[in-house]
Amino acid sequence: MELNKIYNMDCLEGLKKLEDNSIDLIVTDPPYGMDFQSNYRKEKHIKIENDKDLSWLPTFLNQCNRVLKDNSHFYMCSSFHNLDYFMQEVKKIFELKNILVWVKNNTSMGDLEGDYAPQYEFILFIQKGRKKLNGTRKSNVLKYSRTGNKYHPTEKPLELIRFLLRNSSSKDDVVLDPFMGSGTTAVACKELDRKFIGYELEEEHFLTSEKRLNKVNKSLKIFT
Amino acid sequence: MELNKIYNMDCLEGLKKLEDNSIDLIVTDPPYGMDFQSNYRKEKHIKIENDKDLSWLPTFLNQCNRVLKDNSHFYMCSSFHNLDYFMQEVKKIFELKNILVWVKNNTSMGDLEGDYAPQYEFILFIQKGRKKLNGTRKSNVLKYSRTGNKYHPTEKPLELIRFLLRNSSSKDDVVLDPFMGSGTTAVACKELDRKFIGYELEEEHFLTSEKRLNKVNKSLKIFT
DNA sequence: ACTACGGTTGAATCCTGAA
DNA sequence: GTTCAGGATTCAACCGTAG
Repeated sequence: MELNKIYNMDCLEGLKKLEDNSIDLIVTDPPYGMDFQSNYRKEKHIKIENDKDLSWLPTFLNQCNRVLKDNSHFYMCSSFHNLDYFMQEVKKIFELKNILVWVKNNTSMGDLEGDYAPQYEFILFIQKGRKKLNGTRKSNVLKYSRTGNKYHPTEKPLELIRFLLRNSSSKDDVVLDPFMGSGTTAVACKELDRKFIGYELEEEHFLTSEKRLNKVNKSLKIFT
Repeated sequence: MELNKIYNMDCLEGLKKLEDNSIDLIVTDPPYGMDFQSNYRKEKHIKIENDKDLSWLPTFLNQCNRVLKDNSHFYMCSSFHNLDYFMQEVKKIFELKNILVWVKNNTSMGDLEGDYAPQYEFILFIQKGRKKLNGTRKSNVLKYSRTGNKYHPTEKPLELIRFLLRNSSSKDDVVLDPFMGSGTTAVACKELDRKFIGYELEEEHFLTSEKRLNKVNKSLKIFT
């Protein structure tokens, strides 16, 4: 498949078409299996279909393992709700090296009287073989504001994705994001001169990602 | 069993002697199942026996459920290493309401080149029935510095334990800590006028906890 | 029993208009 | 153009009630 392109298709189909040991790094933000749709922005975004279903996960992880090169990293976001299942399936195939905590600037809604307010998300830091991190040692607690434009209901900050790319890849490396969403990973790759490939099933988000990528073309790529 | 006392015994033995529905809140820091001992700690503290063994967990949780009153909270610390197992066993019996992240002021050791530096620990926030938290809404990210005095290798800050006690218990409530360690939970209870009961198998830690409790006697209990 | 829907905290950040 | 104050907005939910 062609590099530096996002395909409007299911990632399980797309993964099949990639060659063994062809990917340097995976960074992805899959559906968390929560059946989520926030009430106040109901009109803004389409609902994620079948989000409660996590049956895709084992097949997905096996494909990720196949396409990843030896001695590489793999970042996968998760909330705490199904973290136990995510961890167990990952541990069957990979080494679960760490769980990073992305601390947001503000809290979410939820149970207002009987629970603590959600202010973080997890990022599973997964290793195939053995690879060192670039640069100096960093904490596993990452603070990034949920700032900027809202292309996608669960969009991650560009700065956070750039941080992960810098730590675990080099110039011209091939980065895969099977759940591309609004294309944040692709944009960050373009900014940092990484090659990328990715899939997004929803046409609305797929079209958004193409628009965002075109904007990077025109910019100065100040982050290289 | 007598209240406001720590017993030098195995907690599985101790739990059996407690009556059904007699405890208002459980706050505890069990062995994480990592079989870890740093060189620094090796000189100062005894090794915890059978730390890799987590077979005690299901029985432990069943006993906790039995002794807890309806509509009560239960906090249990965990690292990420066996978090999946902790979560799954908890979910079989209780509602796993949230996972709190205790962010420390500094990072720990570990893999210096191939991993992010550990800077947090998890606290499973568990509910039996339905109970509201005291006071206004708080984040699930808790920032507390590690304590100055080191009575125990995995000692939690007094301030952190007081925070949990204030949120989930009231004056004269009975608080259980089955893994009392150096007695931090007992000390916090005494300061905040909660009743406590707890167990600690290691005689060295048990004796430390008695000394710490006597010191609180003499102090002014400024935190009530 | 189930489903659908309305209502809601508090704090960081963003926006807007005035000084 | 710049700063600042104050109002508006936003947030990978979950409870309770109505139907």
